[in-house]
Amino acid sequence: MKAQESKRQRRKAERPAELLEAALEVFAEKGFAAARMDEIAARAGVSKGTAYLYFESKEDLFRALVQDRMLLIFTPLEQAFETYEGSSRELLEMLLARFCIRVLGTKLAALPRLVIAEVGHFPELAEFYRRNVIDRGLGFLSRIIARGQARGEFRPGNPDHFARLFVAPVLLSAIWRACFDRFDDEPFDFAAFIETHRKILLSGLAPEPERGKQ
Amino acid sequence: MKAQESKRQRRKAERPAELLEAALEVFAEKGFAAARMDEIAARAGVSKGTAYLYFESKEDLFRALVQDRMLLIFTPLEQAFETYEGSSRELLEMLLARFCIRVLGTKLAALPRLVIAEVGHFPELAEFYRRNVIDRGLGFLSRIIARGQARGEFRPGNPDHFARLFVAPVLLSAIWRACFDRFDDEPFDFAAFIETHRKILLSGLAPEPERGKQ
Amino acid sequence: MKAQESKRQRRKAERPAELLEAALEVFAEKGFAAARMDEIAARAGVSKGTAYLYFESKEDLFRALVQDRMLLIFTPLEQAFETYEGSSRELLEMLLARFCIRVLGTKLAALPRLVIAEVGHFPELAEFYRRNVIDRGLGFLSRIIARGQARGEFRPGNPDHFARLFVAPVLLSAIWRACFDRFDDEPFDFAAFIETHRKILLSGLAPEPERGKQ
Amino acid sequence: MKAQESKRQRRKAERPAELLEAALEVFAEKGFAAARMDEIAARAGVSKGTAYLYFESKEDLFRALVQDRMLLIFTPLEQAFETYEGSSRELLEMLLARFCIRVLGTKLAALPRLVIAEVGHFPELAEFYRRNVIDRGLGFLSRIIARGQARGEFRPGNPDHFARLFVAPVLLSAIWRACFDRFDDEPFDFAAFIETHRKILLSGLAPEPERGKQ
DNA sequence: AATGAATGAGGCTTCATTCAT
DNA sequence: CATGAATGAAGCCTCATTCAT
Repeated sequence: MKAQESKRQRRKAERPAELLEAALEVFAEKGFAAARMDEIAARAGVSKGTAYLYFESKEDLFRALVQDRMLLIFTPLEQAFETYEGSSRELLEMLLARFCIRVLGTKLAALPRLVIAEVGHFPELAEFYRRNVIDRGLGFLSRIIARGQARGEFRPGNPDHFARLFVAPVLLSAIWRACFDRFDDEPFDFAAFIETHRKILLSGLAPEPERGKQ
Repeated sequence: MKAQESKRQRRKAERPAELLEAALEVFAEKGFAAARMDEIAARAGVSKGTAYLYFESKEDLFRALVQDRMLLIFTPLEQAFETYEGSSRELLEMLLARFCIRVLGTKLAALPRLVIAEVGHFPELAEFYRRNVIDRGLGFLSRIIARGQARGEFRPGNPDHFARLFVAPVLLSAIWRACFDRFDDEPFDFAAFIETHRKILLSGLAPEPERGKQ
Repeated sequence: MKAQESKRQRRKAERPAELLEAALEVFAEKGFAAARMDEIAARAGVSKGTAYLYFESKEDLFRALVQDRMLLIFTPLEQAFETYEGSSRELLEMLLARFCIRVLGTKLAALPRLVIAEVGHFPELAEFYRRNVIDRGLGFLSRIIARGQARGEFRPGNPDHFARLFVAPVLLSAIWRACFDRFDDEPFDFAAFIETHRKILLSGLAPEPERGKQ
Repeated sequence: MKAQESKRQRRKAERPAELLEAALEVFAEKGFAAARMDEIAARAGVSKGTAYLYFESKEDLFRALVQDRMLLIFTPLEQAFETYEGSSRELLEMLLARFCIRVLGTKLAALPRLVIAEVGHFPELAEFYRRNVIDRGLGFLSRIIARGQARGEFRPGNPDHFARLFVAPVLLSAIWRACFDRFDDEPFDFAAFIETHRKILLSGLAPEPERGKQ
């Protein structure tokens, strides 16, 4: 009987994560409004009613999903590079590599599109995303770039703009994966594209005397 | 009697455009599923039933909107530069300027987000967009870049990748405008950002001996 | 100008009949609820608005149609045989022949089905039909049969029942034509069927000593 | 717990039949187009949404109703007389009696009118009815009549025509009940009418030497 | 804790009817 | 007289949410 109970307990503990996982799938495929609770519950292997035991509403489920996954991405990134002491250029290169692995290669690539799509429907969520993800991420990158400028690694200019230039091709890739990859026989080669991005951007960011060394 | 008739006729002739304009507004604010025909019709100054005199369904209205606006953007661009004979670098600079004026400064900036948001619900629309907008646009840019490479203006590399790097910050800007600008007191300065983009990208694209002249 | 006016007048005078004709067609094909005023008007060669100049509503049009056509059938029949003096058997035979020509061979064959279909929707119309068409027709037939019984031409029995037996196969034929004929390559041979009906019924109605002489 | 579950299960098992019963009532009263799902559901004691758990659409409900009821009528009839060995005349008499009890006396009498009324709106349904009900029924009767002719019980003639003559007064009765009975204080005496029909038809069908023995 | 049958508000769409021209 | 653009009430259907079991 204990075994059964603990099995139940384990099930109970896993339910929210299983539902979030299923929700990510379905939201990614259908968008918020078109996603049906029936299908999310079914993919999580439970009945519709059960989903409501863990999340108050479809909106609640959506919010929980976004917050959960976004923290999942940022926290380790920030922590890992908090104490970094090498060159800023290499820091950016490592971040780019990380991004490709942690986001573009997974279902998470669907999240930006999802948030973008539902801004109108979830202003509070958009604000949360703006504050906790974008501002946080761009701020993080800006500090790295400012550090590089101070060290003479990068040309002068608005660090926030540079940060956005750094992010833009990654965003484009995520959107491409989520939206348009399906129409090609072989998927777009993100790694090669991001590698090109790395070369061009770092070349463009280099201070005048050092340009051309990529 | 002619004046009377023509007044009616004029209304009739203007209805579709008025409805498309209203649809762009509402779709941009709410997304497809959450947009209500009632509201679209109301903003166009007509009743719900009238909208159905001009468009068979909400889907039809959506399709017409995307097609109409996309043709509006691309056709003049392609025609204007068909016979261009100056430097490729200047061509890209002019395109960038055009983009900012014709897209970022208008409600059209909402369209990319709109399409991105509704891919799941309208696979056919996504494919239409992929073929007629993205492939067309990227192909256009790729040809310009290849031309520049042949003339020794740009460094070697995959023109399609370069084209995407060219577009990415513009896309990010459009999304920013549509999604996150609302949370700031003063709007993001797209012109300055795109100007930074221009400098960095063209610097990064330059062949080795010429780098550093932006 | 007179010519034009009189032409107009002629048009005006013909409009109601043209609309009734079109209405018969469309109602016959679609039933009442599914018939659209648009289509009726179009088949009459006028616009929807014009139809409302002549009939207050779709219901009104329907009522006018039924009354008009029913009177068209019965009045000449009753008048023609008011002064008849021959045998009752021959009278029935002539009626049968008339029915086939005036009803089964024309679009009028659709009317019974039409009325039957819309009883629930138009109780008053059903009552009108009951009193003015059915009771009138069955009464007419009953009087003929009673006359025949008095003359020793027919066996005794409830004349109303005999009248209904007389009508039933005609009704069945009209319904068949309106509903099921479309599924056969060659149409059902009503003439032969009604001829069989004539033989069997008159044989069955004959008084005992005379049976078997058909 | 079993008792509880079985109670629910029993409800669920009974729902379709309850809905079909309610649908028969409402369709019979209003016709297809004018019947509202709200009312059908209400008469079945459930909400509109619940009806859609069991039937995909109003059309589906209508189809299910017709199929269900028609099978209910025909199957036992055919089976009961599969192994019959008595006289064909008695067989027809028994069929007539059955018809009156199983159809004319019940709500089923509304079905023929229903189908007739909706042919235009449901061509596929009409074809289904034509093949599975009419052809089946007339074929059944034709075989009986041909058997009687082979045994010398009936006069020669097209068995299909005879079958239709057999059915016509029954159809008339069903239509009468569904449409016009409501306007009389006391209902039409179907039993007497069908009894008259029996006498007259069998008398008319008899071969010459035997006529007059009804 | 889990289920899934039931609900009913909400939105798209149709079409009889009106009325300005 | 005639038109046809415009209306808006009405009805089918969906699906998030509830609750008895």
